[in-house]
Amino acid sequence: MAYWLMKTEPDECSIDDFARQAESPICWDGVRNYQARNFMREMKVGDSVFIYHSSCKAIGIAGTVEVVKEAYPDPTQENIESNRWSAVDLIFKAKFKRVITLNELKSIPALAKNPLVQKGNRLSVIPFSQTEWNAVHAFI
DNA sequence: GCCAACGTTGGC
DNA sequence: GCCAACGTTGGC
Repeated sequence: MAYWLMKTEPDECSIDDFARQAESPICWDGVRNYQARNFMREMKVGDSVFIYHSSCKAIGIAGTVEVVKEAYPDPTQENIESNRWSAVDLIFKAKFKRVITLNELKSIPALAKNPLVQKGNRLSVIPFSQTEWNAVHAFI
């Protein structure tokens, strides 16, 4: 059982999109970064994932989803035979009453070393320790 | 819209 | 293997 955070632009795929179809999983594809891809390949069914909204009005963690299908060839890649890129399937778990903002996340001591709050970091799939996960939940 | 920071590409 | 040029990310 592991914990993760995944960034998304809510225009593309938001926590509301997950909530709208809470019974059916969403294919998380289109990741084109090796470090992020490698983390996706480590994901196991049942892992918990924060959904982080970036490049929008309310930047921050908006809710949680869960891994329901482990890494498989990303259907959106050019040459699917190469299996260069991976996708996972995720299903809705919870939408927070309000977004936990980036400023709030920066104020959480347990997150000080997390790439999410470090300047210039562009990693879109980030592993969370249980301590970090719990520290975020304590904010809700 | 701006721009700093970062990752990738490709010539050498 | 180096590194300049380029494209993208993402906060502001």
